[in-house]
Amino acid sequence: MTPEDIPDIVISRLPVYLRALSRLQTEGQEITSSKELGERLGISSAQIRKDLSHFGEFGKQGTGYEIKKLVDQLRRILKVEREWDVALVGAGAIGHALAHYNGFADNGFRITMIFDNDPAKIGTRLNGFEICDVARLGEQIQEHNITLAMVAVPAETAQAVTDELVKAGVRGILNYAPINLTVPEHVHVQYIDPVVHLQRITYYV
Amino acid sequence: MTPEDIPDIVISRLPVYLRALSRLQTEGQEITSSKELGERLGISSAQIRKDLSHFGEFGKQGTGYEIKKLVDQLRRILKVEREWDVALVGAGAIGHALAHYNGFADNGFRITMIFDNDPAKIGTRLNGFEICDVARLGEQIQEHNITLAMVAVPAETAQAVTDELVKAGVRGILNYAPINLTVPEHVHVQYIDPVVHLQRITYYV
DNA sequence: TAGATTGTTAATCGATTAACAATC
DNA sequence: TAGATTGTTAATCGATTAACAATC
Repeated sequence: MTPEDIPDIVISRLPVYLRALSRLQTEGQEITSSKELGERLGISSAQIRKDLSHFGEFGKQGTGYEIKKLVDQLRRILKVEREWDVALVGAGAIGHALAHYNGFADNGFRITMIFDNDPAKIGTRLNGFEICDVARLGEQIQEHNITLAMVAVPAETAQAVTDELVKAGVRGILNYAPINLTVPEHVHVQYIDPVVHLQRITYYV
Repeated sequence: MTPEDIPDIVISRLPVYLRALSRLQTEGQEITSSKELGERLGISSAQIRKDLSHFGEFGKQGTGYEIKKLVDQLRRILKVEREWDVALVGAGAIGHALAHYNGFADNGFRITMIFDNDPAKIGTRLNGFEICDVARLGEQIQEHNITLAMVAVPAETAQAVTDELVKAGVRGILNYAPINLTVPEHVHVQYIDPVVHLQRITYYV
């Protein structure tokens, strides 16, 4: 079963399963079932079993899943059993929050490079890392073989920054700018825009 | 066509259409087509037309859509033609970034209330608003009739904060804590967790 | 053995898309 | 009129779920 066979909607749920399982683990639980996990997440147990079945058999009839084992498997499937270096572009308020977010290190992501275009910020440090001139972005990213980046710049410059990142070899982008990015097929973009999420809420309120 | 008839997947795309149309507007364009919009967003033109058709007829054969008109309609559908007051719970790094984010005001969302549990922060100001004791959260939210909240507290306290918010009448929550929240049916939650998004990217990289 | 839960099948349900008449 | 694009229909495609044999 090659990656391209597995629906993206399935992939999108795996990190959510992983997060819930990790949480159960910190709560000291060792075994769970698709029923219990489904109830926690508001998802049917059948869907969880079906999703997991794309990748192998991880449970035991009558018992359920050993959480530690399933966590390890999901980490492997999502390729987060390793450490990922991430470049952060934009050292404004959002960049600042991202640079200080502990959740990254805990999950194998490490911001190792920060860029900005503000001369007042270039050369200063943010959470221990020196802020570099965005003009040297391509060169630096290539030199350190970075493949993941977070874009936290204004909408106006986000596409230009993205083009630079792609040219330098970045394969995955987490975009905080409120704009749709155009990228080649081999580059994967995820979007975080609180306004988009809030507008989806207000429809129902 | 009542709201509950319209698939949530359709609703989830409307804010993205709105964002792209607003952008076209700031670029000075007045007319667009489902083809053009679809190419910008990587979505088929048929899907855009189908999505919009749930709510009425907004285009003109042979011409396309008047952007200003379509923007107004989408704002009305999503209920963001009005101003929404939002409570922010948590004045850490993420709360700080949210409090300073200009994108909210530009789109009709106004953070009018900020809460934290840190005595060192309570009473100080963040972007002009006084940080209130989270112990008074329910009382304050009820008094000001707030229906939207952003949760930016650690995972450990997120569910307790949520329960308070719900009890006080909040109907929509944007959750930044890396945990699944349990809420009654009438409350709508959206999740923002950069780790979840990054893990979805690494699968493909 | 009795009870529980998996992995999988087949049926159901829902979303996307191709195609086109209508019409600007 | 010729060209373009909408809104909608029907077909296709894909995802979810109910059910159950297998089995711990």
